[in-house]
Amino acid sequence: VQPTSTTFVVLGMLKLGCRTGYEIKQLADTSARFFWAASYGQIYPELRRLEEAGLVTSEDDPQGDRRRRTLALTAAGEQFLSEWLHQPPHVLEYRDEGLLKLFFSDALLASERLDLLHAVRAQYEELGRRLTAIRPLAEAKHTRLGQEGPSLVLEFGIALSEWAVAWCEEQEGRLRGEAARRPAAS
Amino acid sequence: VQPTSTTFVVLGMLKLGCRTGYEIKQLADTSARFFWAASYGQIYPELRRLEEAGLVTSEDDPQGDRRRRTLALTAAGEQFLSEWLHQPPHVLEYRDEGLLKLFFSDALLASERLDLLHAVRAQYEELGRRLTAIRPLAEAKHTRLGQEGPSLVLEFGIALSEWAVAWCEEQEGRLRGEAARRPAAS
DNA sequence: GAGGGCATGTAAGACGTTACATGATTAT
DNA sequence: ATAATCATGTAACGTCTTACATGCCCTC
Repeated sequence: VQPTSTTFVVLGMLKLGCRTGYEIKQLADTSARFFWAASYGQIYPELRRLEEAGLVTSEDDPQGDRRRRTLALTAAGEQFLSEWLHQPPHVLEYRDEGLLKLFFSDALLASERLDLLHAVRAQYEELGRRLTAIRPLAEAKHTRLGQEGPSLVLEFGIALSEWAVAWCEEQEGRLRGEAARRPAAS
Repeated sequence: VQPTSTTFVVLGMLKLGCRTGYEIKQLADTSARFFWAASYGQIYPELRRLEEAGLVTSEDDPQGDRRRRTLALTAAGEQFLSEWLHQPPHVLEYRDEGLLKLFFSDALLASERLDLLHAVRAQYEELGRRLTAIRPLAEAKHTRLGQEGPSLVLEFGIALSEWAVAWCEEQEGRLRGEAARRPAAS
C-alpha cells in the first residue's frame, strides 16, 4: 500500500479507540487539528482504501435504523502503523499569513506594523485558548486511559502559542521603544 | 481579481525589488519558505494572471540572447498589496509529522518515545541551522536597504526553532526521569 | 416538531508539487 | 568542455477543502 498523508492519522485514530469515520473526524478536529488536519473527503475514501489493502476491517453495525460501520485495525494495520512510528518524521510545514504580512510590512507605517504584530499575537492567543479549552479532556484521557501522547502534543501546542504571544509582546515593546526614540517615523 | 494564496507573495516580492519570476522563487526559497512556500508552477501562471488584471506589468528584457521578462508593480498592484496588508491575517496552519507520531506514541516503548522526541528535536535543530545560515544576508538587507520585515520574520523563525528544541530537551529530561523512577516501563 | 448531533458519503474545484523541456550565460 | 546558474514555462499528478445529499436519533 502506498501511504498518503491521511493513512496514518486514520490508523492512529483507530488505534486510539475510534470506531467510526465520524469519530475519527471528531477526534482529529478536537485534538490533532492544529498540527495535522483531516476532512471527511479524505477520511472516508482512505478507510475504503485501507480496507481493500487489508489494514482495516469494517462491519455493518446499525444503531436502530441508523446505519453505522464499525472499524477496527487488523494485525497488518497495527504492523503498518508501528513501522511508520519507528521511522524518523520528515514533514514539517508551516503556513502563517501573519508572518507573510510581517515579512512585507516595510510597506506599512511604523504604527501599522505595530497593529499587525498585535493581530498576529491575537491569532496565537486564540490558538492558545482553543487548545487550553480541550486540556481537561486530554488530561482525563491521560489519567484514565493512560494516553500520554495526545496530552504531550497538546502541551506542546499550548506552550508554543504562549511562546509566540510572548515573542510578539517583546517585539511590540521594542518597536514602540524605537518609535519613541524617533517619533518622526510613526 | 480573486486573489489566491500566491497572489500576495508575488506582489510582495516585487515590492521588495524582485524583477523576474526566477528572482521571486529564489527569494521565496531562501527567506519565506519556512512559513509560506511557493513553486514555479504557482508563480509563473500567477504572474500572467496578475498582468491580465493590471496589477503587474512585464517587459521583454533579454540579456544577450537569453530571454527575460522584467516585472514591475502597477499603481493598482501597490494598492492591492497595501489593502491586503491592512487586513488582519487569518491563515495559520501547521503540519508536523513529528507531532503526529508523538500523538500516537503510546504504541511505542518509553525508550522509543524518547528516540522520537530526539528526532523531533533534530528537525527543529535543522530548521534553526537553515535559518541561521541566511541571517547575515537578512541583516545586510536590513541595514543597507532598510528592510526590517524579512529580518523580523527570520528572527521569529530562529527563536521558534530554539524554543522547540528547548521544549524537546525538557520533555526528554522529564521522560528519562520517569523511566528511572519506574525502570520496568522502558 | 424543530434543531442539533450522529453517521456516511460524493463531486467539483482549488491548491500545490514534481518533473520535465528548453536554452543561454558564467565560472571552473 | 562541463557544470552551475539564470531564466521561463507547462503538464501531470496528487492533495485537500467545501459544499452538498441523505437520513436517523435525541432533546427541548
